[in-house]
This record gives sequence, structure tokens and C-alpha cells, in this order.
Amino acid sequence: MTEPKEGSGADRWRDNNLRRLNELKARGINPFPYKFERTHTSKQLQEKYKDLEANVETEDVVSVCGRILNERNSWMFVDLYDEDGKIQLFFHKESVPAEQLEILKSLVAKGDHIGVTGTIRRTKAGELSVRVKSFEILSVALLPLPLSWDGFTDVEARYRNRHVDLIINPEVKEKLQKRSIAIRALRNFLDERGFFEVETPVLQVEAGGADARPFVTHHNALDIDLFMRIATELHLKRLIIGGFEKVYEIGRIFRNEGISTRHNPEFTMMELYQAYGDYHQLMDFTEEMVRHVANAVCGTTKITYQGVEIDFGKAWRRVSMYEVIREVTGIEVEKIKDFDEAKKIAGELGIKLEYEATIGEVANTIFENKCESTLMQPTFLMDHPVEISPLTKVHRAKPGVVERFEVFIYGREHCNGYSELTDPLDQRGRLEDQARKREAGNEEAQPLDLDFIEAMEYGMPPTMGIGIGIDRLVMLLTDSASIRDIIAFPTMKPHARQ
RNA sequence: GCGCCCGUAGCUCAGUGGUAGAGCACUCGGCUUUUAACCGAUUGGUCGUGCGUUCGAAUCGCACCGGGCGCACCA
Repeated sequence: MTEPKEGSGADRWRDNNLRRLNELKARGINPFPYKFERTHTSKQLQEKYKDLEANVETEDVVSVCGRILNERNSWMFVDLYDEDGKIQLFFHKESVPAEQLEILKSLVAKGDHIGVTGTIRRTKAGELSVRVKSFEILSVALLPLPLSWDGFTDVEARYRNRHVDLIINPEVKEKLQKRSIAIRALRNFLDERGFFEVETPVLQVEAGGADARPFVTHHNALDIDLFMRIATELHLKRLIIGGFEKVYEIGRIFRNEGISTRHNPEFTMMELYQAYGDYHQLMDFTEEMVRHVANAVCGTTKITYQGVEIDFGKAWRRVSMYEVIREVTGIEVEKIKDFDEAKKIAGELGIKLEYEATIGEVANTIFENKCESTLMQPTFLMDHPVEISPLTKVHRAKPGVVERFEVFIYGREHCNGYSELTDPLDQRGRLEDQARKREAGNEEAQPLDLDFIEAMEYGMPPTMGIGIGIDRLVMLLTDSASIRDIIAFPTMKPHARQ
């Protein structure tokens, strides 16, 4: 938000509120006191008195507090909002001391926090209310809230002033609360199964574990550039090598790439690794885990996302990438002999390949362009080309592919899991291939992390591992079209202050 | 990075070449005292920024800033 301008409406508004503030101080009232003892939240009262009939008055004394967002009938009725909802306050001149009523009407405004004590009643109109006997100001607001009938809808203003957005638009808080519930459910699920939650470095000398461009930062004392992590994978595997058998990390990942409704430069990923398991076991585990989270957030495993019913409850389809390509395009990747033929086939589909690629890379491009968007229901897309999977064990039976899966829902990738590559010699060769691609100009190819390779040479047990994009999962569970709707403070370009 | 669209009062929006407007909010007043989302009055704007075109620009042109959506990249 821009600073209030000289003489502007906001400025005058603030002046009025400053006068209000000073008058309170002059009367010996602290406009910013230290605490308030409440007996109930609005939600607790609504629940406790849900059967109280209209026009019935009780002797029950309660104390509630919150922010005033609306007032009717010259402050006879006030809507008080707390974290869980709202409760109506009833200020009647026969109940509230005259001096307090005068303060309410002249020195309290919408946006202020107050605490009240009074008795419970339900009005003739059916609204549960507190008949106020006394109140105190808990905080005075200097700036106006956008309390218009038409709401507060300007997307930019909402993201830049999320605190205001939260006050005005209840669904914002609901979604962020659901995000918290989802992460808690995930933790509970893993903790109950004997996983340790661990923390690995955000600042790294080499940013590996994924194909993405990192953010660069600088350490002054060491005088070296460091990269912000793009994945937690390599360090978590080093913990497996070190003897942890079940670990996970829920952490912020940073990728220096485009911003869109599905991408924020910093986002949250959960990665878990379990020794002695393979990707088949991991798929069973993943289904169960996502169902657990969906139940915790939505109370069901059948949800609606952007008008499409998504059913986590049924067994998720498990299908290989090449099978999906065959279904959608009729192309049999296994029968492609060389790159020239692959290039020709891609060209017929309208896909241009700008660099010399392998057959596997072409197949992946075909999948991304033609097949990805068709996978609406939860699907394990399995057995990717080895060239695009440098950290994954080769398939035990099929040549040229690896034991990997990605979970697609609503045509979007949500998880990436595999039978982890544990052969250090194979791993060295794969990362050397990646390093060559980097030298050839592919900035997303993975770096050669020699510390990681050396760690593997101490011996790594068979391991299954998966990364889940928490933001995208929460988008699904809250039916959010944009990733910004489930991130409290999404990345924004700074707006020049005037 | 590319394309399309958007930026006018605190909020939501009209105004498309000729005196900057409305509703809500705010301030003041009235009426009412178990619903007022009422009535009246006042107040509030470098029309995102800059440079042009023009007798005259919120309006037309160019550039820039910020945003939305789509594409690309990617998760």
C-alpha cells in the first residue's frame, strides 16, 4: 500500500483517529492496554448456545474480545470478530453505564479491538448476542479498513496488504488454517510411523537434487557465494547413509524461475526417505498418506477442485510413461531407433526440439506436451527415461527406464518418488553426464556433488524416497486456483512508494 | 522472457477529446431504541509515472512502473 498522501482521504482519516486516540489518553484511558481475560471465543458461544431460542435472555455472564467490523443502530448492535467467527454485541442504555456508552459512540470506531463483559441472550431476530454490561478498548486502529459493500477484491492490494485481506475476506484465513492442518496431519502421519523430522542446510555450496536454477547469495566472512537449496534430497540421503532409517523434512525450497499461478519462488516441500523400501512400497505409502491428509483437511477423500471431482479414495492408477504416451498419441517409444526418428515423430506432433536430445528426453517432452494435462485423477506415472532421472535406480526389468513415479492430479505434478540410486559408481557416472550437460549450457542440469558421491561410497541401503509439493497439495484441498491463495505472503515485485 | 487485459476518492466502480463522478466508508446533524444496510449535509482525487499529440488529455500515442491471466521455464 502506498503511504497516505498529504491531504488525502486516508490522511484525514488517520487525523480523525489520532484525535480519537489523544482524547482517550486525555481521559486517562490507555488505548493500547496489556491484556484481556476472555471466557469464550465467539465460536465457543455459538456452539454452547446453539439451542437457545430467539428472544430468550440468560443470566450467564461471559467475556469476549475481538475486532469491531460493523455497527448498527447507532452502536446498539456491534459485530465483534475473533479468530473463529463473530458474535453480536448488544449495547443498551439500560445495561451499559452512560459514561461508557458515550465513549463507545464518540471514541470507538470500526477496526478497533474491544473486550466486553455481559450476559448471553438471543435477540428477537435470532442473533446470539452479548448484552454488554461493561467494555474496554483493547486497541485503536489508525487506518481505515476497506469496509465497502462491494468487498476488498483488488488482487494486488490484497496480496500486498495480507493483514487487511485476512480481516476482510474470511476465506483467506480459512485456507491458511487448512494449510496448517494439512502440514500437521502430515507430521502426525509420519511421526506415528517412526519417522524423525530433520533439518538440512538451506545454504549450500552446490545446489543439487533437482533440475532447477538456484538463488545465489554471499557469505561475507568466508567470502564465498552460496546457493539456496533447490531440494533437500542429497542431505537427507546422507542421513540414511549415516544410519537413519526413516527421515523427513518439511522445508522451504527456493527456485529461481518464473512466477505463475502454480509457482512461487519459495515454496514448501516435504521429502521423506525410508531405508529398505522400493518405489512399489512407496506408492502404497503415498496413497495412504495423502488420504490421511485429505481426511484431516476436508473430512473426506473425495474433493472438488475447480469443478472437477478428484477421488483420492479409489486405488490410484499406476501406469508407465511410455504406456500413457502410447494411449494418447499412439507412439511406441520403445520402437524408436534413434534421435533422428524421435525428432521426426516429435515434429509431426508439432513439438520443436531445439537441441540435440536423447530418445528418452524426446519421450519426456512428448509426455509433457501431449499427455500431462490428461491425467486428472490421481495417477502414478511410472518408469521415466533414465536420462532425466540421475538419482534413481534403473528399472529391475525394463531397459532405458528407472524405478520412478510422479503423481499427477488435475494434470499437474504433485509428487516425485523413486527407488533411490544407491550404487556409487553408477551415481558418479550419472552426475558426470549431468555435469557435461551443464557445461553444454543447460543451467538446470544437476551439479557434480563430490561430497554426496563420496558419502555414497560408504554404502547406502536400498531406499525409497519422495518429495511432495505441499503448496500444490493444499491448493487441491482448498480448491485454490492460485498458489498465492495458500501462501500467506507470496513473492511480489516491490512497488515504488510515492 | 513473450502475448492479451487492467491501474480514476479509503473500498467497489462509472466516465473514451470539452468544468473529475456515483455507491459504500469517514465527519457532522436528524430520526429510531431489540436491527439502521435509514434520511440530510459536508468532506475526500498529482485519474499509476513520465514524455508527446492537441486550443484542450482520465480519455489519443510512446516509454516506464505495478498487477491479473495465458504461454515459456518449472514443482
